[in-house]
Amino acid sequence: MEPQPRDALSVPARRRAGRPLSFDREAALDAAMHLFWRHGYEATSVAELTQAMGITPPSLYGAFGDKRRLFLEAVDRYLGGGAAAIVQTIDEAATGHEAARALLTAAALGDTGEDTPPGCLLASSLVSSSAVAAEIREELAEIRRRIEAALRARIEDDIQAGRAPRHCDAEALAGHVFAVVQGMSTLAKDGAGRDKLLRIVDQAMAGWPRPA
Amino acid sequence: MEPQPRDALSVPARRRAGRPLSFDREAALDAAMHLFWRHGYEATSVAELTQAMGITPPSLYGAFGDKRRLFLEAVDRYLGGGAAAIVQTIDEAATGHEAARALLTAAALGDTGEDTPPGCLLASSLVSSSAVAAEIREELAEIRRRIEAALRARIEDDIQAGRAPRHCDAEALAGHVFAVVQGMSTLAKDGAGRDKLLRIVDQAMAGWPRPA
DNA sequence: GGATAATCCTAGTGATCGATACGAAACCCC
DNA sequence: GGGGTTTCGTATCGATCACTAGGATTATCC
Repeated sequence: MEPQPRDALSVPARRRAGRPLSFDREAALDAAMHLFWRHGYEATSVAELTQAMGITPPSLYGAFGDKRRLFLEAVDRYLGGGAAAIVQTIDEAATGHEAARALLTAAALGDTGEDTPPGCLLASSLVSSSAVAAEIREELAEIRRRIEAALRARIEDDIQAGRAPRHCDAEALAGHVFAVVQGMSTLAKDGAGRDKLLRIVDQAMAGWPRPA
Repeated sequence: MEPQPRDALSVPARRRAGRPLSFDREAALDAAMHLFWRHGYEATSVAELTQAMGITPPSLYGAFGDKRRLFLEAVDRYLGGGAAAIVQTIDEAATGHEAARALLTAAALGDTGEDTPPGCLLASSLVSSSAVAAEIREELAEIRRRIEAALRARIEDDIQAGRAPRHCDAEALAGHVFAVVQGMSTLAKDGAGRDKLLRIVDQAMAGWPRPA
C-alpha cells in the first residue's frame, strides 16, 4: 500500500512524529516579514526577530534554517508567492500598458499602507550590502530582473500586436517603470504619502507611447 | 595687531601646533567615500575603512570624529559640496525642464562610472536602517527632500512663466524625476549599464508637459 | 508503555561591532 | 632646547553579532 500523499488540501494533514511546533509558523513568519520590511535584511538582528516572533533562537533556526532562509521566505510571502506570483499578474494583464500601470499602482499602494511599514520590502530591504550578504542581495536582484523581464516581454507583445508604435524601446519602457517602482519605495520611506505617489504614477505613465 | 585670518586661499596656511597628520586627509576621505558608495553606511565597518584609508582607528576618530561624521563628510564630498552644490546647479539651469533632464542624465552617468561603484551614494547607501542609524538616514532624507524641493520650485517657475501648462502638477513632476533618480541607482547595482539608463532618462522625460 | 523523533529552553560559543586608554613620537612656539 | 600640543601605534574595551551544544520535554508509532 502506498503512503498517503502529502496534500495541503487534504484536511487531516497527517502530523509528523515528535513534539509539535508550539507557535504559529505563519504568524511568526509574518512578524519577521514586517521587521525585515521596516529595517531591511542586515539591520534586523536575530535577537529582534526572535523577540518579535515570540520564540527563542533555537526555535527560529529549527523552523526556518537560518537568517538568510527566513528572509527569503519572508520575501516570498511578501510577494504573495515569490516572483512567480507577480509574473503571473503581469502575464494576465490585458496589455503591457495595463501591466505597467497595475504594477506602479500596486507599488504606490503597497508603499503607503496604514498598517505596514513604508516602502517596498523587495525594493528597499537589501540595496547596499556587506560582502557576506552580497549573495542574498543578488538573489533579490534576480527576482527584480525576472519581474522586469516579464514586463518587457508584454511590452514587446504590444509592439508586435500594433498596440504600441514599432520604434519604441521596450527595455527602456520596462526599465523606467521599474526605476519608478524602486524610487517610490525610497520616497515613501522619506515621508511621501499615498496621494503623492499615485500622482507620480500618473506622471510616469504620461510618457507611454500611443499606438500610431 | 590682529591675527592673520585663516583663509584657505592664502598660501602658507599657518600650521597648528603639534604633530602633523601623517596621511593625506583628502585621499583618506576619498577612500572612505568609495567604500560607503559600494557597501553603504551600515555594511561598511570601521575596520574596512581604516584598512582602505591606510590609517589606524585612533587616527580615523581623531581626524573625522566618528563613523557617522566621516560618512556625512563623504556624502558632502560625493555631492561636490553638499546639497547646496546640487541645488545651485538646479537653480542655474535655464528652466525646470532643463534642470530635470540634467539631474537625470548626471545620475545615469554617475551610476555607471567605470572607476566608481555602481549606483548613487546618496540614493543607495542608507535606504533601510537599524534603529540606531535612523537619525543618519533622516539626514540623508533631508538632503534628498531639499534637492527635490529645489527642482519643484523651478518647475513652478516654468508654470508661472508659461513654459509649462497651468494644470500640471509640479510636485508630481519633481517627485517622478526623483523616483527615477533613486530607482536608476538600484538598477545600476542590479547590473544595468549606462546605455540602458540613458534610454530610461529619455523615457522618463517623454511625459514632460509641453507648453500649451 | 517503550522506542523514536521533533521541539523546547538555558546558556553560552567565537567573531566582530564601534570606539578608546595609554604612552611614545613629532611638530610649533618662545 | 624646553614646554605645550597634537597625532602616532599598540592593545583592547564592553556590547552585540549570528548561531548552537546539551539535556529536558512532548508528541507519534508500534
